[in-house]
Amino acid sequence: MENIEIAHVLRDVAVLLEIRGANPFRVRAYENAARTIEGHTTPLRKMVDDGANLTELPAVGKDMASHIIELVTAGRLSLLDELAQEIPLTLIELTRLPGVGAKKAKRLWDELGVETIDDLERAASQGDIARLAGFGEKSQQKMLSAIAAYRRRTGRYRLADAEKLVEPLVEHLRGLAGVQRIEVAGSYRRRRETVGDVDLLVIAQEAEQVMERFTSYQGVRHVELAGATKATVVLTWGLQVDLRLLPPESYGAALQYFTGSKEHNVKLRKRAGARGLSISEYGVVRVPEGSDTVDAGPGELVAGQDEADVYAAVGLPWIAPELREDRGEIEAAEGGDLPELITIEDLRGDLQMHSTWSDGKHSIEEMLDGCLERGYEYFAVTDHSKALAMTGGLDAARLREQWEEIAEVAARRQEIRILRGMEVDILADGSLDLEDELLQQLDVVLVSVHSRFDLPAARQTERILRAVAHPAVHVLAHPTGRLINRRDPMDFDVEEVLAGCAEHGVIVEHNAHPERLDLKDTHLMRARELGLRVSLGTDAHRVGDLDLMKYGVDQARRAWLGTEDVVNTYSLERLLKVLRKR
DNA sequence: GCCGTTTTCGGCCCGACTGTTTTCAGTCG
Repeated sequence: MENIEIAHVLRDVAVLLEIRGANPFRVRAYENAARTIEGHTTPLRKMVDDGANLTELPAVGKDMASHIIELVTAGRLSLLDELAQEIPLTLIELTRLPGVGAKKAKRLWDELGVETIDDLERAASQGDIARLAGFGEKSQQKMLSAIAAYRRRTGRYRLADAEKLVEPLVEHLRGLAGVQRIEVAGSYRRRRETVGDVDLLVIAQEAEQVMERFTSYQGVRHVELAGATKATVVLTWGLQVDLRLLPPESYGAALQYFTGSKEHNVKLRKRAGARGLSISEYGVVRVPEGSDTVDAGPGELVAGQDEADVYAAVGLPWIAPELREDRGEIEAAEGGDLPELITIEDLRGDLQMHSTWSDGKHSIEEMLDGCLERGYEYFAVTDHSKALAMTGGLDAARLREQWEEIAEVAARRQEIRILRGMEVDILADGSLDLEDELLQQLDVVLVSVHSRFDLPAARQTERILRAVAHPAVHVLAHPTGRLINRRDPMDFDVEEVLAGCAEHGVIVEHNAHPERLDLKDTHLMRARELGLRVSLGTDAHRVGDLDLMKYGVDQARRAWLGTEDVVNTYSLERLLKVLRKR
């Protein structure tokens, strides 16, 4: 069982305890433990195997430790089973609807017998919800639209979540002698923000052994099919993984084929057709003279072993998987205009992170050490402003105190430059949650929306436009406010806001946190077209989160961004010049 | 349920918004 699964179980327990009316701090203890575990890089199953002391992990005490051990060794948690005796597990899903928490879920169940989202939809359509004391017509309508939104996004997994399940599986297979190559294709390889199912491609000597090792993997919930060259298994949460064994001579063609996207491949095949060639997952074949169908049997094999050869066969350079969406990449490849994409090594700093001054878990100096380890030349401390009370957001007085600490740390640690920043809340009317006098003294001012996500589109647009027009603002952070698979983006005119940023020279953030990835790739592409600069920020709340940068880089690559587009690839000197220009 | 230390229990992120009320509970960030 992987860390992310353990965390998931503990979160389920938290919800059930809350429904049961448990002490709220007990509930939070489970949530806190889940957060720790999810962000922990060493697999807990390894720690358990090694007999490590789990209570040394933050938020993990005696009880959590024994829960973890039980989950790792038995694959289940008796506490969860007990709770499930009392409360239908499906209520957990109910609480994922915005506006429905534990209390309401319990009442809906107690008073209307609602156990599932389907039940709730039925009750709401019949008007049963509005009749309940404390509920009304509006609540009922909100629930219906929440259900509709929820339905729109099920079935896909956030890339980072899928990765946490798939990477250990790939490692498991790699451990087998005779496995020569193994690669994940599909949208996973294209680094899409979410993936449906996962395609594994393998070259190996002993087919049977590979299949056996795959289907008997500890994370497999059940085996869908297991043939000689193809097997399908289902992991936790229904994530489906297909494995294909391939002969070396067609590995490149298969990699190309299964990486997709479908649209990209269609265009590529059309191009092949025009050249008397045919591309399939087995290779590129010259169509025999006089043959009128494209798949008219065996022709001369022109390419197949390497992916680059497949592209070369149709007169193109290799195209990075992140670009393969038929968004102009084939045309660009033809004209020699493929962008030089940003890589993780290009980054020289991180422009959004939090410290213990607000809701971060590590001190400024600890974050500094983390940034040094990642080879950065600079980083911005961007704690929250006071409007975000729950995070301990800073008011003017505390911000000044923070500056003293920054100055003190900076004086001692001159190997890296600390930028004095803040993530300032955009208030409902578009004004900023910090006095101008202080804004002007910051090296980098991020602004972002954390409240009133539901304003009518026109007002929301106006609100954000007003904020980016403020002369002290440098960066519009996580512009749409979406949380992937959890909260839809705010309703506003993205195009107008991007235009506003362009007008005022405001940088747009691409928030690298895998739950946000905000702006999303297509909006990021648009930003680039408009000549906007982009800042990649992890929004780290602990040192380990600094590694989330790779997800930001993935999406930046999908948006065709290169180093010129991304300000935190610039030298410190150049970055400061850009920031001062505002 | 965890943490810290004050070795035995008290504190644990808090304020605003919403829809329903008519003074507030629930939810959210």
